[in-house]
Amino acid sequence: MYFLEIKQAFEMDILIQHSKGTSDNGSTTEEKILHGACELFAHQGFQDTTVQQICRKADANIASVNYYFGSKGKLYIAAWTYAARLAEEVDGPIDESLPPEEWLRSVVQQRIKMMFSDGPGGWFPLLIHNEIHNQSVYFDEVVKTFLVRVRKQFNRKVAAYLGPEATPFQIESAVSAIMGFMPMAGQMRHHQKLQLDSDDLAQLTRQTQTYILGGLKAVKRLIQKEASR
Amino acid sequence: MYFLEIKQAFEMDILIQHSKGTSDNGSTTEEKILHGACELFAHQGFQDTTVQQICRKADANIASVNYYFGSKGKLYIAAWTYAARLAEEVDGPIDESLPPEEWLRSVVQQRIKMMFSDGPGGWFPLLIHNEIHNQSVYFDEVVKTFLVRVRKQFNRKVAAYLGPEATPFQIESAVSAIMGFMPMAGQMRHHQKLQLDSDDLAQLTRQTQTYILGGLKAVKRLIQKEASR
DNA sequence: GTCTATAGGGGGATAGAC
DNA sequence: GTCTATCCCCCTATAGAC
Repeated sequence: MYFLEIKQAFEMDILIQHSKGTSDNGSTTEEKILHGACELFAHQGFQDTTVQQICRKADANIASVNYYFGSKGKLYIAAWTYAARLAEEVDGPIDESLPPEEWLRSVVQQRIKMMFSDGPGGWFPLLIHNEIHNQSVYFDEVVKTFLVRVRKQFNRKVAAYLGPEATPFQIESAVSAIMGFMPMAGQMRHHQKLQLDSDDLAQLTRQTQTYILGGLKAVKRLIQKEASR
Repeated sequence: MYFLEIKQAFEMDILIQHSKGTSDNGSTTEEKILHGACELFAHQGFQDTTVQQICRKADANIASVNYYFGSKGKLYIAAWTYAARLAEEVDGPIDESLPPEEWLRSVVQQRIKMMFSDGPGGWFPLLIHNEIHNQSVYFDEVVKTFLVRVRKQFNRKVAAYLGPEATPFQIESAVSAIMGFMPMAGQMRHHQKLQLDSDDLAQLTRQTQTYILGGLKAVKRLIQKEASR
């Protein structure tokens, strides 16, 4: 039963998070700063995070950010790289050769898992979420380095699914609609104080997968109908 | 043909925007400040908008914001009320008695129209967009005053569509997924520099409607299947 | 009502002692 | 490497002249 598989994956994830321990702050001051900064940037974004907060969390002096990283901005970029590595540790890359539907299912499950994991594995999607909706001066750099590749993957998979009749604009629109589920998950995580257990997450995942694939299928029918006129 | 109807609605809208003229800044200093502030808050959010910018745009002195509105925060609240009124002028409230599918179609069309209109009619959804993704200290107040009602409307319509088997959590998840199209539209508006004409907007609207209703239908089937086990 | 000048706070960054 | 003290900039808000 597919639902049970998803649920078990979430339960497994909880175990892994605990065994790794979220207190893996690193030992040196530099590591502690990077780790703490990453968490703060992920939850508050670049602007709302101050150097003071970072140093307080890392038990370091106010001047150490500039000593080790040169500036708050360079630390921010370093945090992105760090978060991307952590996210890959929790959940490796998804098999590119999967057919579009399966690939989308996997991506949805992985992202929801990341989003709702309280651990460092969830920081990367949170960074993305914050940067997209509250652009810093590093937006272009960050998009080019970390996001373009993912977006292109989405485009390829959706294009393959929709068929050759779909125009680039239609593909773009569809991808945007699909990726809308990520802020959605972020919203549910942030504002609804409800604590979701692995059952809820499995259901949320299943429903989101169903919604996305159902929507996409309808769009495909629409495109084909219009093309055959 | 439904597609043509949508397209004509967009063309009409462009005419209306032009006839009203976006230079309706008001005459008194107070009105000019309110109008300019509203536009800036809509495009940049509360934090990133400074009193200096507002006064520059309104051709007013730096001290006049506090003279007329007491503080930047009170001006922000006033701007929300103002934007809500402007949005209603462009597009009156949607008929509550419509069946869920038609209601959702109308909402999608209206929101996309608002989002992509460069005029004051689009400021309200932009304010929402910014406040949700970059909360100010006025978040709770603004949500209570302007947003709770809309969210509840969505909940009712979606609950009616999904049927009595749907749990509150399932309804919430579905509504969140649906409302994800709004940030999506915001993204397309902001980052893709492409200028969309009324044809593009009509197509975007149609595709988004199809996507949402297709997704919702699939979710309904899923819920009914699970309930009948 | 409108203006200038300034207070008061907070942020990032750096010099220089240890 | 770590710390304190300080600089400089930008923000909001207000006092007081006109």
